[in-house]
Amino acid sequence: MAYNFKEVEEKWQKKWEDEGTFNAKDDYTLPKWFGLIEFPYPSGQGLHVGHPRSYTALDIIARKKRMQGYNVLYPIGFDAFGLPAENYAIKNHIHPKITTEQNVNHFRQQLKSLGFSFDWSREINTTDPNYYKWTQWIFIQLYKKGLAYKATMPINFCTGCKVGLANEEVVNGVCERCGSPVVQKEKSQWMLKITEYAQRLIDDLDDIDFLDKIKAQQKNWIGRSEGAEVNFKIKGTEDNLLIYTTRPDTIFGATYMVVAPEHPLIEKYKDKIENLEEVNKYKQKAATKSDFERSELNKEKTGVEIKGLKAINPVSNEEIPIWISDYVLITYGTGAIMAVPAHDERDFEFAKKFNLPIKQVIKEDINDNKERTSQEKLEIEFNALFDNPDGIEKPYTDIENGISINSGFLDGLKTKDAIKKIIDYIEENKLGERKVNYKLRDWVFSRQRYWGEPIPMIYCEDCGWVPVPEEELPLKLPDIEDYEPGENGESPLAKQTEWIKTKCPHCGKEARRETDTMPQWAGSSWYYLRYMDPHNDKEFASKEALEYWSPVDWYNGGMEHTTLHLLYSRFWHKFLYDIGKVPTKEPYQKRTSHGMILGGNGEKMSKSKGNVINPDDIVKEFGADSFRVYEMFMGPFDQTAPWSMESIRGCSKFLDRVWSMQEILVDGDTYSKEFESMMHKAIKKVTNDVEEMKFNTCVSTFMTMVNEFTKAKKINRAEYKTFLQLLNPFAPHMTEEIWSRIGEKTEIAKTLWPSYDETKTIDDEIEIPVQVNGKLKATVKVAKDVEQEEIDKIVDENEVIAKAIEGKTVVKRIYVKGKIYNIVIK
RNA sequence: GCCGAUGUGGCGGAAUUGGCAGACGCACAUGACUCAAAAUCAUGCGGGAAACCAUGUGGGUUCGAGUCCCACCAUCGGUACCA
Repeated sequence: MAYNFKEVEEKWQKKWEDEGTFNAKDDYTLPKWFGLIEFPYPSGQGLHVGHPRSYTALDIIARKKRMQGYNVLYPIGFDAFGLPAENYAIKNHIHPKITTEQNVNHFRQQLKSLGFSFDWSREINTTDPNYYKWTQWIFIQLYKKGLAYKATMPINFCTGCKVGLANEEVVNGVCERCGSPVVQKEKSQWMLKITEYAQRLIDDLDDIDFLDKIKAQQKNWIGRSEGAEVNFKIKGTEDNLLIYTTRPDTIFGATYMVVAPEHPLIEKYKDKIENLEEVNKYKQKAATKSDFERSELNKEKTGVEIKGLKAINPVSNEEIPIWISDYVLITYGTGAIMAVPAHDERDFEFAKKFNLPIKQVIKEDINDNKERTSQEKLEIEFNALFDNPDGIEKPYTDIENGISINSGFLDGLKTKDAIKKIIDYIEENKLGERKVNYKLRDWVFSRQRYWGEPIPMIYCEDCGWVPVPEEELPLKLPDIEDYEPGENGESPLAKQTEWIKTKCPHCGKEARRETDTMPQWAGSSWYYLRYMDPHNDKEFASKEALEYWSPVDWYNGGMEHTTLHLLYSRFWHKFLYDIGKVPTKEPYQKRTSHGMILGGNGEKMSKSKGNVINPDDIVKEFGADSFRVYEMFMGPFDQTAPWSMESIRGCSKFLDRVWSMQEILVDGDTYSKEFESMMHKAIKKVTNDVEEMKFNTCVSTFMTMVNEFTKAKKINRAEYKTFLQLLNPFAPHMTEEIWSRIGEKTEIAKTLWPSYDETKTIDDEIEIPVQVNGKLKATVKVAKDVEQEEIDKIVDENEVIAKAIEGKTVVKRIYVKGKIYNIVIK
């Protein structure tokens, strides 16, 4: 009676589908649990073995939650707008709608073959007009609140995709998607003001349960820094040069200023600049460089002094030169800095190269609490004696242990206090103000592409930009045949003259439609909300559904989406919260991440390396259950793991042994004495480990149990039933089949999750390791609640121990109840 | 450089969070079954003859350290003239 996985898996999958076994209930009185995985982009390659790692993990949790009595929402959909479909269309002249549909069908069939307990009745697709109607609607709300605006600005332009990219999509100066170089290009783009939410995106992380590394990465990306903006007078004018610094305490050490090449100062004072030609030449050179070239490999500092212009240090009144250099970025802060070479590495490098003065204004505090050897103290004293900044070998940048010197009224203050005092001084004297800056940039939201949501905006010569009236949504993407980007990187839609022509909703005059489309991140920024009420045609979801299902209880996905999708959707959600459309501040209560699956050779799977594993092949050869169990067993869920064909065979073998246990089944309504504590321990372990995503140890627990039962050549009914219930979320098909074969009427998925009794997880008789001076010498068997006196006697009777302590003095005996016994001898 | 991980047998990895290091699986070896092979089952499997030695390296704390502390090294991921 060998196990026929093909037959069994098809049988149960059909039943689940016909009966909608896993559909969420609309009963809002039940306790709910909303588990979410990142919906896939339906690529032509089909499902990758990486997808099921995440899907199986949450499927296991979802199945367990159902058995624990929750009303579970575990939905699926397709994020189907995007470049690959469009590029394929350009090449093969097949409409992306067609390929997308084919791919979705393929994906759906693949996902079903893996037995995921998705609620298929709620399947969504971002390219469905009934879906993107609401994506467009959200955009219009953003526009109405001033959070969407059109701006002409240098954008990242991918030379391959011929499309503008968000900062997040540029990796090492090349396009994240196609690898082509990215250049700067001036283009009028729709922008979303994510920067307005920067602080809240940081602060609210405190209230949610994201992995620490995800929080850290988001905070890094947002890049908050505290400091001050300070005005430096430009000599001989009424004008000021406004700079941003995080170290205003070093202001007495500012020996020169630097402005970015694009800084307006140069244009404004071109008449005063003595070496304008030289300066302009430098500007031009900087302009032709891409961001990548500018930051490439810590290149040498370059720059030119702006002769004829001088700045006045507002606290010391010293006159200092102004330089132009591309190490200062126009996009951050004010595009200008005060340079303090003694206490900033970049300024130091620049000053060294151009022989600019270096003035030390911070020294290391040797009276702090830091432990130092006398040698180190001497060195510090010695260095201090030589107050010879030119001899400084490297700038002192430590913010914790510094003390101000040569800084007038700041002298003697610790860096932190000095910062406070100088900012107060700056503000009192109206020289500038406290200022927080973020690295986060606004989100470039326009794509000059076809296969995306049309941006629902109309341009009228008289009224400017006007949104498409909401009752006209969805603004459908027209069917076209020519997907090639237009002239100058215009959207293919720019060629659809009929579609473009429209009337201004405001004044009725002839007007034209926006031809750019939204980025792929748009549809995925709110999709979890649609799952709550996917067929609603009045709202994106009803208030009741939102109240009941929000927030997503557990969201699992890849680390690569931490600074893109995850940040964008938190931003949209917060906006929807602000306009009263969603009930929670945050979309996702908990976020975890899965590790990547590598090829058998330990390298990233890729076609060119020929190490790609196709899930279909695995399912065909071993079945979905083996595939699922293996993916959970292969290693810690959050870490990368190489694929191994040998190991999956081992998992398949394990399942065969589970199947074979039917042959050693004996009667019994309660656990046998022999296995009682093992059963309770196992229930406890699996119940807890699933919650902590330690799936690999769950599987090894199952294997150990099978070993025990097989060795005993028997398993009673009560034990088998519990075992099958625990295993069910991992191997749903086989466990259902055995369940019905042993005569159970209700499906296992509809049974109650087993419970355990804490007192029964402890054995009556335990083995205590006995150490001498911390080294293991023997083990003794004792009753679980044995007292010290008693165990002392038992240990003394042990021959090995007696030999080990023979002739030595026993200093101490340590017994940690139930754990260990240690004798300290001299 | 900065931020975040990780480092344990031939391999993937366990270790109740300070208490028997190597669970479980793979690979391998031997045996049973078989004419034979595969499958299956059984046994063994860090090093060392042993005392002992072993969790990236070197120190430390502790009765006791893979786990805690200090200083390094290596690998991976993120990020980078962000003032």
